[in-house]
Amino acid sequence: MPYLKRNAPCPEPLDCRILTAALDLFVENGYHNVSVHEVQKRAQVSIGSIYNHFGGKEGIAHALYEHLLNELDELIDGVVTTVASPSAQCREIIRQLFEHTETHRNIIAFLFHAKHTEFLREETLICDARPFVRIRSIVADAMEKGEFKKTDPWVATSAMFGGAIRMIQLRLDGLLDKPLPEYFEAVIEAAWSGVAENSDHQLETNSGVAAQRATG
Amino acid sequence: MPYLKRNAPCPEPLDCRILTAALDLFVENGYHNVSVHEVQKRAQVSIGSIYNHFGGKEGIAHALYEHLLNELDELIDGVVTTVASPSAQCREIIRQLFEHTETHRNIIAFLFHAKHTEFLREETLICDARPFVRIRSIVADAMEKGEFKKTDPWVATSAMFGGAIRMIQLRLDGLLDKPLPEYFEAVIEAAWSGVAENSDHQLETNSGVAAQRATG
DNA sequence: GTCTATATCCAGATAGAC
DNA sequence: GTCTATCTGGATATAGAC
Repeated sequence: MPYLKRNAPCPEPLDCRILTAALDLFVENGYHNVSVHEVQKRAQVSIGSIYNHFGGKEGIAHALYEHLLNELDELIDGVVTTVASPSAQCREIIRQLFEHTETHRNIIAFLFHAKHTEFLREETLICDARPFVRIRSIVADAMEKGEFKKTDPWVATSAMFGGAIRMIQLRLDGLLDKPLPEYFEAVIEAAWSGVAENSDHQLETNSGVAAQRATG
Repeated sequence: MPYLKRNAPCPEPLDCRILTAALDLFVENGYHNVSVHEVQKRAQVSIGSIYNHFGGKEGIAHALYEHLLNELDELIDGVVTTVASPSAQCREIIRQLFEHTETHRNIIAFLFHAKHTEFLREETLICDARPFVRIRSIVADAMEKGEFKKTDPWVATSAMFGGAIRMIQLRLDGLLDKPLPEYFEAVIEAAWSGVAENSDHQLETNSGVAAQRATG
């Protein structure tokens, strides 16, 4: 299964087949337009197995959602531990999201493009999920440290990430011809101007970023 | 029916009841979680009438989509004719969207929050719909006139509107306590810094805006 | 044009053999 | 644990009276 990272191999190959098939179908057709039978067919698994493993269609969606949120959380972990300054962390998170949009399209589409509340009613809103809370705290950190100018945290986070998320959606919708990384510098520059403490101060490309880019 | 503007009264009161009921239900529960019977019940209309008028559930969604896109287009018309400079037009569009998010919540939610391709398969992608194309052309205009710095049009549009759209979504999801207009100036300031030609140049509040605000 | 009652279909879920 | 065959509910859509 093409998860965000490869360091956590799928525990059960059968679960894995089911989840990958479901992810692809959900993204292609939308959750409600996919039947359990289609998942079963594409995953080459019997319908009984699906109910044994996940308890039904919603169970699949739930497992998928949990899993991918975890992966996203680990991505942020990686950035936070390898990059020092909060503002550079923001930059690196966007860079990796852009990259993943090209390499693991459906994962990003499922996380950023789907309306999860329409099929996971009691699930916490994705904006309240852990990765997104952490991103907000990184932005708050950047404001405290004087890297971002002090303003409403919601406004700052939206200013820093709103443009990038918009670009991701446009790319997923097929409106951008070039791969996202080619827009990266321009997107960062615009976002940065909106949040930086003094507009002359350039966003430093943290050395940790360069190191990770070389090894990754 | 609480359309964006009141100057175009609903032609058929019965159609109107059906569409309003459908809009509310679609936004509250999601298109796929709403049955025709529920619409029928809330609109106080028989099922037969719904099929006579709209030909079914998808017909309702289609009519709704067309209608609300038109209203949005008229909103942009209003801005373009009353506000002179493209950059001030951007500002005013965002201001009005923020306002409408408070006063006509479900309309904005349906337009900005729903995944229309999941139930209107052959409909053009919303980013390709007329209002959004026009917004991009306004941004392009601003770049030509030297109000915005020249960069990729997609990046510029995302930078200008991405943060605002993000804020709208956060508000719709109930994460912002205060009404959107209270965040307006901060949102505009951040977006503006990202796209403006020279960062010192302040976005002028066009006189046309003030006039319209007084009369509207 | 509008309504009620009904038909048809298909999705999600289960039962029970293996 | 895995499979096939089956059940059931509820949705869309229609038929036909008024």
